[in-house]
Amino acid sequence: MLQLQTLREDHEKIVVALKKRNLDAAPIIAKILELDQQRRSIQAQLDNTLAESNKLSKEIGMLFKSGKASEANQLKEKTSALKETTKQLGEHLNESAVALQEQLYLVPNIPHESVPAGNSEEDNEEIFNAGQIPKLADDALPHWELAKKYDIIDFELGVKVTGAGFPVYKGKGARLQRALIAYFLDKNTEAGYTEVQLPLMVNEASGYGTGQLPDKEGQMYHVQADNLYLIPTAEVPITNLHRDEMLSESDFPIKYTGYTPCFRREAGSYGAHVRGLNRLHQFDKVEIVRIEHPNHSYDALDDMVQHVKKILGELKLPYRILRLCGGDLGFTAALTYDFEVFSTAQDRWLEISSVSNFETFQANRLKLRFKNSDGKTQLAHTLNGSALALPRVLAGILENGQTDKGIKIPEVLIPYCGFDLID
RNA sequence: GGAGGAAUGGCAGAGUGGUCGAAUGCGGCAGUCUUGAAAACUGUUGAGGGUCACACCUCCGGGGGUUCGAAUCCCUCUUCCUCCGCCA
Repeated sequence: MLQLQTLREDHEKIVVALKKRNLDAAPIIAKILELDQQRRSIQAQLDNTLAESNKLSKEIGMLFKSGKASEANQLKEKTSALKETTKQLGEHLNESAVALQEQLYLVPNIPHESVPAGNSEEDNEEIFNAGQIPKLADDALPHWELAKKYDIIDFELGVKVTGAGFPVYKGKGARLQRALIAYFLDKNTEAGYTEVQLPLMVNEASGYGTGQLPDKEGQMYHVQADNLYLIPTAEVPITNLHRDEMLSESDFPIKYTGYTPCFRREAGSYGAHVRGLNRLHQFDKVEIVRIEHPNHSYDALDDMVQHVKKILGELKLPYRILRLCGGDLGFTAALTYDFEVFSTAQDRWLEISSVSNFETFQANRLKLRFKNSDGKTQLAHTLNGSALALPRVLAGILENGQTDKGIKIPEVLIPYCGFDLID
């Protein structure tokens, strides 16, 4: 959520910047400023009324103390009219504030200046490409065929137990998945991220804090009886660890990593692009999250990108990095780098990590602030990234590692797996 | 599940109807002293709204109520603590 103050001061610049998202924000911002004006005017009236009744109350108190009860009782009558006014103004103020809040929730984050213009993923800017795409044999199989051939992932069993998009990992498939989780967590903690284990369900306030609510309500599984949501990413519980906090500058940087399953309804997805591990309702992910001083958040973002590069380099997977264009940028992000691994057998790129700076967009909702060196309260910056999302990494390993003899495991994973070949 | 107790500023912790946005301590910031630092001393220091700046308004876990007036009384919800029961 953008700050009202920023909208008041820079609305013209913001409208220009949001054009990158192919959004004409002028009407909604005009509406917001109008509602803001309205709210302030009601607030001023209410404040004046309250000031008057506060004054009268004090006088009444004094009169009672000095024994002038009849004068006090006279004044009391004057306050009853004020009470009615206060009540009405309070209701108006509330309606006005709610209307304003609703509009504010509709405005996405302002794209960073480096974000390229564009409509769709076609317009994302490739900023890095890690070399050669391996040449596979003509009879190379996509990962879902490999999974079946070696009996390491069973999609049909998942359908029986739960439904489509909930695979069952078996044998070396399960072990490889566990190995990847442990390997990622080790790499992240080596890089200074504190490991956390988290609740897999969050309350409404947390959903609003990181921006999943109200914008993406339909994408989360909702446990109605308790009004809780299954997390779509560890970003939600991790970032909310610091909701409603006042930090000091010396607390920065704050760095966490956490492994969690992630749950996504993915309503409306179907077809070849969601086959196998490409898109699931439940998948595993290791996330990194940082809370940073605004002056350092873009250095932190670069640092996260370098970190993910290092991991992918060790896994020896063919990948590239994209800077997302305005049209593809998520609602809450100011700048996002996507990492994609090449699925050789499918002949397409699969997103395996998304690293973003949210600047103050989440912090504003989270009330995540710090005292700066001038002693002033300021919003912190939040960032997060996948390091990494498991299923597509697994797909990449299976497809790119297939040989006549079986699937070769990347060397760095062998100590974690206890085997070097799936056959 | 039953019975009690509690929730106050960055933190700890007073405050049981009016001059309380709130004592005190710690922490933070500024200064004195010092070559520098520490210690000591002095001052300052909650958040949000509002204003050109003041004024002013709101906030003592959340919501509702009583009252001219609520941190303080009542109802309700949430969370935490103690005891009993149950249980991985």
